Amino acid sequence: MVVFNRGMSNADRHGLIAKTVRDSGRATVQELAELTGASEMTIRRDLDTLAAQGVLERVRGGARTLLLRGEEPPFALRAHEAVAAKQRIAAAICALIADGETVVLDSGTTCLEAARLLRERPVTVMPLSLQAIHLLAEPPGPATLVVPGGRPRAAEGALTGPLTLASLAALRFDTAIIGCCGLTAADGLTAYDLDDAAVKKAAITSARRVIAAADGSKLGHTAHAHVGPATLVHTLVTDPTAPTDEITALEAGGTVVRTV
Amino acid sequence: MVVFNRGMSNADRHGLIAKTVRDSGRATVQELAELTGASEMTIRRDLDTLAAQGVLERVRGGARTLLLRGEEPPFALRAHEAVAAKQRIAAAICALIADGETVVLDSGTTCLEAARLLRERPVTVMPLSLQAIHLLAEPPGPATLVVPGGRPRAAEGALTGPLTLASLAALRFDTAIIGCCGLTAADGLTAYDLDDAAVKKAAITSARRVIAAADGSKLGHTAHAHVGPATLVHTLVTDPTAPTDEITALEAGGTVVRTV
DNA sequence: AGCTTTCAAACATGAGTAATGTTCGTTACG
DNA sequence: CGTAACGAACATTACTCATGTTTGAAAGCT
Repeated sequence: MVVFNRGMSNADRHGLIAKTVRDSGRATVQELAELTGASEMTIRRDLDTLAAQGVLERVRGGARTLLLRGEEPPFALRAHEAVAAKQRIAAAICALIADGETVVLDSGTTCLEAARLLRERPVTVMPLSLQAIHLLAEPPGPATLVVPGGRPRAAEGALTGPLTLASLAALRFDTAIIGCCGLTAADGLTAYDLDDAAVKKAAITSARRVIAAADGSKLGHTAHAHVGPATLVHTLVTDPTAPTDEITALEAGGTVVRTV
Repeated sequence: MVVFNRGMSNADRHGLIAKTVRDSGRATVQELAELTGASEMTIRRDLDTLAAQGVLERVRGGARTLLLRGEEPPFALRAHEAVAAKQRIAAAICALIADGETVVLDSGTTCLEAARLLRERPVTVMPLSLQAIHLLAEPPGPATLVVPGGRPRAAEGALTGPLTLASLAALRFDTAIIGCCGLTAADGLTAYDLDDAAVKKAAITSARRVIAAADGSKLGHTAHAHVGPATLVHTLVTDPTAPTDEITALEAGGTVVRTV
């Protein structure tokens, strides 16, 4: 039998399933099989995978959403969304980093892309997530890796806790690259998680220069945990979907905004 | 054309090449091609790979050993040697760990096997190598991971330096699992690297109980950097190839020796 | 209990990927 | 200047991964 490629990759289907479940609250295996064109068995395997990642909850006959409130979407999903925009932002950030600098790199998907690029540069990097540590660890590239202590949080592998704060306090960096969960001129820099916010705050304190990475959806959005005022951010790199009034307000506060 | 499987995997061939080069000091591409049954081009690619791992040195027409003195063999090789013995030792060590314990896990191949087993246990583990961190990071197993700070050393990913020492000094553990480079009753516990030795020393200081993992080749052997006297080791787990006189001497010093 | 739906293990298939071999032009060494 | 070694490009093979199908077991409903 000839099985033609239906133009939907593994990741595409996972994203579609997750979106469907998130939007309607729940979905049956049959519905999802019909929607994606895949067999029910494949849908079941997908649901098991997504459930293991904490994207949704498996129930008999289908799946249910776990995101009853407007919480942070799971890492496994964000990692595949707006990849091109994240890569552009990451590239613009790395262009701002000079050879030989010492850099502290925040957790998050955009910062992970930055890690990929920094690996090829003669810089010293201390990443605040396990994912970025893995990325920077293997090849004998020119970059020097410094590992902070800490306890990894969730699938993202964001390092938090006293050990992380102590590692940051013991060092000074030329630049901190901070990933945002929310950023407004009024409410400042915010994160979803209290521990994360404390780490971001410490990273900013340990660095002479602060570069924030935030795609357009983060601008004008405020999360729960407060990190600090927007004026802490020296340079913001964002994309063209960012609301212009927010950009204007941030620039009025002294932040340099680069749109890529 | 039918190409029959010659029963030699990629890793097998690499191991054979490395052994040949190590034993005779050098080898030509032709010799190695004839020995392994692979083409010269494949041998060249292998030699490039092994040279990149620091296993040997590439010279025109073949390769030369780098191990002119009795230095530590490269990690990439040790990882594939005596795997069964290491696994038995690791299993015996894990059997000594109770549920709920906090454990600091040294770098090295045997400890990496222990990490694989500890992942499935409800314990808190702080591994001192990137490899073990990777291993313990991905699955949402029952084990809790704590990451120490530090700078990774070589391919092994052993964490060393002030951040590592500070992380160890800030915490206390029930058990330290220490991998040996050398252990004798007379010279005590020794390591190949000075920084490594300092980390081992700190790990031992931070733990109530010290378990040493050492296959038979390490017993009676002394490396350059001194970690501490053999009496620091409460329990030694080794294999039947260990020299009996050394075991007797260690037991006389108060160390409990388990042979598996 | 009996029926239906859902599930998961086992096997088969097909596509994409990594490994290997061959050829040929280039480079290094004597 | 000649010979051996090298490495890039391509062809082929082996392997791995995702998917589909089948089948028997388990879970839920009446």
